[in-house]
Amino acid sequence: MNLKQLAHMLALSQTTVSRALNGYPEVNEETRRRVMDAAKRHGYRPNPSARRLATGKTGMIGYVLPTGAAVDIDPHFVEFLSGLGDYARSHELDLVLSPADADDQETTYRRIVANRQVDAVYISSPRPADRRVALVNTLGIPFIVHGRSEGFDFDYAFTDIDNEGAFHEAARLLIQLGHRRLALINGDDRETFAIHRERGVRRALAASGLTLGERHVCSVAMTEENGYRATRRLLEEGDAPTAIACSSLIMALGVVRAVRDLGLSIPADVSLIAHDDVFPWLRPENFSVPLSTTRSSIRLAGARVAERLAARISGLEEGARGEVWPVDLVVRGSVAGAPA
Amino acid sequence: MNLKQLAHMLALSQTTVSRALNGYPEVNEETRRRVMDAAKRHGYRPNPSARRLATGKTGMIGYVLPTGAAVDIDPHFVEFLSGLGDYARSHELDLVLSPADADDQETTYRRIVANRQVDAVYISSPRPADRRVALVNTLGIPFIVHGRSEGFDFDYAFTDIDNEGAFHEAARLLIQLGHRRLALINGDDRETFAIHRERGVRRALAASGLTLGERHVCSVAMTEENGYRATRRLLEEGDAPTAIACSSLIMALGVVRAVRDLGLSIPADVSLIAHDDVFPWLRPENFSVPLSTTRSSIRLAGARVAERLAARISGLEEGARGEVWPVDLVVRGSVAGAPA
DNA sequence: AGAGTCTTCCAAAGCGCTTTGGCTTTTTTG
DNA sequence: CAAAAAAGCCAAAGCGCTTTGGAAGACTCT
Repeated sequence: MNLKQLAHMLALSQTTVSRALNGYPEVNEETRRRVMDAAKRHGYRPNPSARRLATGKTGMIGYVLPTGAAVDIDPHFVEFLSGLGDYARSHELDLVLSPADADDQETTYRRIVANRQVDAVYISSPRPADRRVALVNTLGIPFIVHGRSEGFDFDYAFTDIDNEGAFHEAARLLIQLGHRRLALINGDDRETFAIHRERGVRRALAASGLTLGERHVCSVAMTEENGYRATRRLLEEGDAPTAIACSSLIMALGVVRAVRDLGLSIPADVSLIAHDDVFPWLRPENFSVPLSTTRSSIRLAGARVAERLAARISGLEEGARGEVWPVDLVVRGSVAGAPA
Repeated sequence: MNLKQLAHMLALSQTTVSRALNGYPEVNEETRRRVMDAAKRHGYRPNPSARRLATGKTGMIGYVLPTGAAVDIDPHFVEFLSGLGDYARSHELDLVLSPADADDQETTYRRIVANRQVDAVYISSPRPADRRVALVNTLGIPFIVHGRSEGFDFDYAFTDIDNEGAFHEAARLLIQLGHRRLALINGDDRETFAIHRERGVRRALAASGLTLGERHVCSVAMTEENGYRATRRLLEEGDAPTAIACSSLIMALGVVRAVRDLGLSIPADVSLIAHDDVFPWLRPENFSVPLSTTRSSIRLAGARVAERLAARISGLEEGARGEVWPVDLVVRGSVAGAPA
């Protein structure tokens, strides 16, 4: 059932039917009702390909998915997706994932924009001066960055959490508890979030005249194993830290295991605070010692990004507004005063 | 730059240019070369909307993403996606995720098929007599099921792992080690994979004249917390099992924690085997006691599903061939003879 | 009543591609 | 060498929708 048939069936022109369906004013209310009615009764659904060809709108938002045999998609992604999907559903938006070589995402961005495959895109895990952001900005497609880039001569729209503030608070708490040697087990420090977190820790330390030892900060892929290794290294060397801030709950699993393997305990020997993106399947309160966390739901962020993308597509949101969400510091059993 | 312009520029008809580009035989090789050349030089890229309108082909594969505030996307999904995306990239396929109310995915499948939004779809986490499979089968779009459904009067194409065999082997090993009371901490038993796993365990037990106690099997969402709770319950009641088979590494984290909380140890008091989908961020050999697993890379499955979808789209694969992959049983420290 | 204004609808022209059905040339064949 | 076949190209008809530019009729106003 296409427009033509429907129009013929109603003894109306395609024009009128199309307008009636799309809510244009120049059509009699009575007629509109008839059209709407017939459309519903016959299950008419406009062909999106045709509509797209005519209007250029696709009803889809795009994401370039870095892939490759050695590339692991972040497990956070799925939570983000939950939120994004949940919002997108309510607005009849689909999400198209365009796989790309992790080292050359620009080509794919170019393609999906040139092809008009999507109405908007989002970018995640940005780095400082991220080329994707610069590219997409010049390409002129609506976009939102989840996270922040830095060092551009233009502004852009983003939704980020206050990573620096969160880790500043976390470190400040540890310092107040008497800790003097902190360590940071961070994610990939080429990404902005990790840089911000490190900055937060350093700022807190500096405020008390302390510093983050060179060997007390490490930047690794956020796996359990890396958390373990980093912790072993930190605690087995001289000058071992008495408190650790850790960028993910998954790494924290490794931290806990390492501490235990060394015959130490949390929080008696080592205090631990980790960042919690709020996974349904792994909760900080369920760690053997309930974990103190900086908490921010990545799922909510997904929903928010979708909301803003939808708003931009329909022209309701404009400009380069960035928003930074505060992060909760949730104190649980894994922190205590520094050992004597 | 569109076809018309390109054709005009080459002093050829659109027909010829289109044919030259799409590899049709009725065009002079010399001409083809000229066309190809000019197309590349001017960066001509056919407009996918137009092509789609004309051919009906979209170059996209579809997946209906169950969403909802209370719906958690399985963390396995992201690994599957890694594999799928990796293959899709090499074949210039995009993946479109259509979010749907988790309780009504059929409507969305109908939509994406009716709209010709995708060339093929895949279905994951199927249940017995899964309505999505039945629907998609009648809709006539190429599809692959990741996992298996059951109880249809038609055959369909699927890629699944031998869940029953895997858990049969696991249980058999435990029995050979002298265990008599096994427990199974399973995933959602409305899904086929869970049913098959339970069947595997029961079959192994039956072969030795044993049974799976009613209270020794539980079916829960695969979270750490649920693994913990299930284990507490199992071990605190009378008739506690001496060995546990567990459907996921994430739940196994909870199992380990529960065992430790109860002052017991693995494998001295409880043997444990879990299923490992091969996450890069959580590896069984890194558990405090290295975990015995039934192992099958879900990422490989994703790549395989993509491969088969691509083959079906281009007509290279037909028929309802199902394939079942064997599963490795990897024995590590978490199993031992039954306690006396 | 005639001129101007709305209201309501329509025919037709795209959007950019593929594909059908021919129409010339050139090559092969008996 | 004429007839048949093959090769190479093209004009034009879709695909199904939106949108432009009217046009007919109903209504208002002087």
